[in-house]
Amino acid sequence: MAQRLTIQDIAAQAGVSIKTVSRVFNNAPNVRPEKRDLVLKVAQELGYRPNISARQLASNRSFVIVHLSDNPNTDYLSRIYESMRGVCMQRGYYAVAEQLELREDSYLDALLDYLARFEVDGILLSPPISDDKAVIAEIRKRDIACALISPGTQQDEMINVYIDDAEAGRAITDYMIARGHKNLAFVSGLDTHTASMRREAGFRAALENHNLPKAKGVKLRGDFSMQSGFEAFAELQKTKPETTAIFAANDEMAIGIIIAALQAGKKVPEDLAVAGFDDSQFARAMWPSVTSLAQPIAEMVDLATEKLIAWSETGRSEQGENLFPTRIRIRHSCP
Amino acid sequence: MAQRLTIQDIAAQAGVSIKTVSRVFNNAPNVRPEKRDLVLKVAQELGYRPNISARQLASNRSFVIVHLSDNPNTDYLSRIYESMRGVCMQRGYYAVAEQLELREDSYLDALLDYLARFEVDGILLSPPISDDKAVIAEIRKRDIACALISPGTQQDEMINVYIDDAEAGRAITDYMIARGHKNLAFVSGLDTHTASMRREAGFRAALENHNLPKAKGVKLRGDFSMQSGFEAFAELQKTKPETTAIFAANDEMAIGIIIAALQAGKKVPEDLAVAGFDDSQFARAMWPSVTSLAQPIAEMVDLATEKLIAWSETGRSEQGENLFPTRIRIRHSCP
DNA sequence: TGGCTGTTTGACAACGTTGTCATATTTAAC
DNA sequence: GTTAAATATGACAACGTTGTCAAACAGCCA
Repeated sequence: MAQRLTIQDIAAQAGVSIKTVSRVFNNAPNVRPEKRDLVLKVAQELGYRPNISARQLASNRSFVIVHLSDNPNTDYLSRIYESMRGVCMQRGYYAVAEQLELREDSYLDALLDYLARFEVDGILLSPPISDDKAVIAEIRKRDIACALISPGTQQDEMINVYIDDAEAGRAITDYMIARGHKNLAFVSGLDTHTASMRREAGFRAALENHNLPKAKGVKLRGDFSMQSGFEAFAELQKTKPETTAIFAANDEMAIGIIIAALQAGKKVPEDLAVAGFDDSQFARAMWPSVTSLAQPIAEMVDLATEKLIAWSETGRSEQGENLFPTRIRIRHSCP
Repeated sequence: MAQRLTIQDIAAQAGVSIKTVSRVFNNAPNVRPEKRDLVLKVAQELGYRPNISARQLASNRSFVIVHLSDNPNTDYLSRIYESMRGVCMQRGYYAVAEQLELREDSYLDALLDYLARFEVDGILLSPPISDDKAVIAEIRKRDIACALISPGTQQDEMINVYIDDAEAGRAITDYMIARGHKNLAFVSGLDTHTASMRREAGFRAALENHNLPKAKGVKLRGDFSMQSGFEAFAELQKTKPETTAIFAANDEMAIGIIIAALQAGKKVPEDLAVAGFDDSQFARAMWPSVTSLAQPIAEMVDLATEKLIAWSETGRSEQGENLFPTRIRIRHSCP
């Protein structure tokens, strides 16, 4: 195998100084186009790759983007990490995933310790951390590039990518109503997740739009777990057995509801239609498969990561419209 | 915030040369204990952290451990990554996860490209990659530290961590037989996963031990997916409706079987007992929760990562007995 | 033409470690 | 005690980039 090539080799071969080669690889201004092309051509031919460690050391950058999460949903997290990794790989950045346990008192100390020990060029926050004031404040204080996925309140001068949860909730409820359902229920998630509240607002808005009295739309408290889906179904059987359609704030609860219904001898969707949120692997694999609202996570994270890298390289955050469209995936649980 | 400390500062403060400080931080031999302690104390007080980039550059190491996977099971992968990350964090290594799609023809090129572009100090392979001859050959050729999780055949001079799948399969089948079941079925996974075959061997061994005729133990082909669990149940209803207990090679299929049984109006476990393998989140969350075989993934990966790092630092792989014990988690689906 | 911009280029010193190798110091052996 | 061997220590040059700053060049105007 060939000896590792250095910038020297390329400079010599192209007949320019190493500094010029460096400029080309950093997209720095003030390089004559012919030279830029020549350098690129030579580098391509020889198969040169800049040495990350040397760049880190000399430029005092880390080329690390970290995804900070506190969410038990491995399906969701994997999809985020996967997208982030793709962009990072292409751009020559390291993609790292870290867990921050918000429920522990010391979570802020853990963050401070992490930031003291590791250098990072950009941070991606997913819910519920994307709503944590203290975490955001610390990041802002250090002036680190930061992107928020589905934050409850958008942060100025940070990158925000999100969907319209209220609109999505409205759309899926609309769909159920259009399918003839009149007695509906909404199962919420944890109230630390503002998205769940928005979905509920959409649910209520849909009821109003169709002139259904409030009593026709009942809300049950869940916590995003399958277990809370079981419980929600049980409670509903007691308090509102006439309900024919349930919209759960995530797929896991929707699946819990479906399983509980099957256990109780109900047919899904004939006796009870169920819709979830997230379009998770399991929702697709279930039987009946679960009608669910899909957010374009890959696109959201791709954009967030691109902007994060751009920000860390140019030193300035680029604002823009980062609202993403959602789609209802119609499946067997609510056809 | 304090200026970043360098090895210089510590050396000056402790009254030794920078080289001595370097030795201390690399656990190098030939440092007098008093000096070592002094340096450590000073470093501790001042809060010194070695600069990773500089170490990488000077020592030509990357401090990166990569987990290569090709497995759709995000629960399993997350658990592996989580453990690996913990050890890496503690040891000052980067934990990176990469996906290699074995079903694509170009997977080997993708690996070569990756290894050419990124420097890694150690590689962790999980099934089914831990059985891929070509991948293993390339890694061996480059003399990179490598650990295999549950390989079909153990590799000399590599780190192998594994459980006894046959024994585990035997144990869980034994348990079912002890609970009075006489008509049993085994649902296999993909035959690219040798572990599935071993579990089946254990299943058969248990039948023999209890003098149950072969006809009492039927095998069905699955592919680890929930869908194949549905299908297995349907087939079983047609061909062997007298079956009262099923052992599936993973939890996802077990869950598929349970859901299909519920749909068909059967009671689990009264009419049909089901056991899975992996002790996944979903198996625990299901209702009925799924009896499953738990492998100590965290311990396995912790050890593998520790040995990987030790290997990359000392230059030599440390052999040893890396067989881990399993446990049956008894839950509602097969009490 | 000369002078005054602005753009392009390169020499050289960082960056914070580790590797090499020569030198000092201790220990062990007689 | 002496001497040889083993152990500890440090000076200094890497490692492969980027930052700084000065020099060379090009374009423009009078």
